[in-house]
Amino acid sequence: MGLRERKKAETRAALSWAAVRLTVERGLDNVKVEDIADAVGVSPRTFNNYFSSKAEAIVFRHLDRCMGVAEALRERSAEPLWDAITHAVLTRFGPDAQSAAHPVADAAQWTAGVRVMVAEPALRGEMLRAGAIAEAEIAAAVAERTGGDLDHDLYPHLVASAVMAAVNTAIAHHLRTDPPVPVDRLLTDALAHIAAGLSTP
Amino acid sequence: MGLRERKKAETRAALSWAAVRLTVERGLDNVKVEDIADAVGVSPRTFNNYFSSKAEAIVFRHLDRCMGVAEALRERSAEPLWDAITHAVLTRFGPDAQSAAHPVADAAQWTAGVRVMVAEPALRGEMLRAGAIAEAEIAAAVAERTGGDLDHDLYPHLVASAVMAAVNTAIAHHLRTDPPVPVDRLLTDALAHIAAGLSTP
DNA sequence: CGCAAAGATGCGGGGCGCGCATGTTTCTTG
DNA sequence: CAAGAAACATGCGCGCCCCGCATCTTTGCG
Repeated sequence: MGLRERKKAETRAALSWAAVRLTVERGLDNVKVEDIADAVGVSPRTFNNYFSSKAEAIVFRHLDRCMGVAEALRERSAEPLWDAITHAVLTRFGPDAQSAAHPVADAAQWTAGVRVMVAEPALRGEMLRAGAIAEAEIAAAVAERTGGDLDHDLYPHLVASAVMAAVNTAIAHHLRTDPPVPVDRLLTDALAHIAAGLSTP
Repeated sequence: MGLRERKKAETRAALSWAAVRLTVERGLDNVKVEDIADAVGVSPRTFNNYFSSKAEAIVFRHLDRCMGVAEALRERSAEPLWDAITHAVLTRFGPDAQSAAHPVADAAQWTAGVRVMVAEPALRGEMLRAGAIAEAEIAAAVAERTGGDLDHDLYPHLVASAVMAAVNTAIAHHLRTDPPVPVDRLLTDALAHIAAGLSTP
């Protein structure tokens, strides 16, 4: 990767992070595109060269992690399918992967802000869309394993969307509970239920 | 329901239908809010009294059907859970439920337009959000049956999101295939797989 | 009938997303 | 290494969208 692409990736990540931070701190509609651009030191016009909307910028990190699941899945072609899926999800959504990058001062206040943020209607839609985009990749990765055909078989798509459903549900439950239930346990449980069948509670 | 509420529901339905029809015919960004309002005979400002965005208007019918699944589920408390779920989904997303209301002249051209419409990024997010809203209702309906607790149990939420995942996947596959596979068969298959477990393709 | 509540409309403003033209930095090639 | 090509950053301006507010009209009720 040349200098060009690296700088671009850095700017994109910086914009996304600034968008998230400001939104968590002030709330979505108290953050203007201009604010995000200023925080990174770029022109407002440039912001829209990287992201086609505020929501897309905020959700970028989530999209990245979802795509990472597909990537991790391809790297684990030796294990049985659902072991690989569980492991892939945990590496990207596990507790350590979350706060690795940017530490925050007041953890409680941060979580409260995150709760407000993910409740925002516009962002919910965008988050789900990010999951749907990654779903296509995951379905492709599953099809590679099982030898299925993406155009004719339902199974790969069904697995992908069920996995994302489990992830979304686990995260939602994690954010809903207070004190929070460990997210890795929720993810493992949810995926196990999906794999084994939901007919038996 | 008084005259007032009926008229309001009619206007809302008319706005939503006009939004869908125009979008299918011309494409999303060739339809202005003014066009939709004009088609119904209402002021543009009034449009935004009913829907807070163009996307929300277009997706309204989808939201309605998704909520209907929860409703149908509550009415079938006698059957086993997954029989009731399958039946509830089929009554709302089955082939007859689709074209019942507004007949269309050129079916092929219509389907082509629908394919373009559902590919629209902004609408995909809004559609998924509608499913997520209904998910809460479905989870509540499931919890009523199984005696689960929405705040502490993962199971009702997991069932709800897995059901919506199955529905979305089935519809997506229905729109992807040409000639189209019957949607009721896809729905039944997808739900059966979810209920029985995905570990065994 | 007459009044209170709810809805419809007009107006205006703050943003937002993007096309276009222009200047600037990075990559490639002779 | 110089110079052109390609990619990127920025400024400007437009059209549209969504909403708050004030006003007018319709509906429901006693």
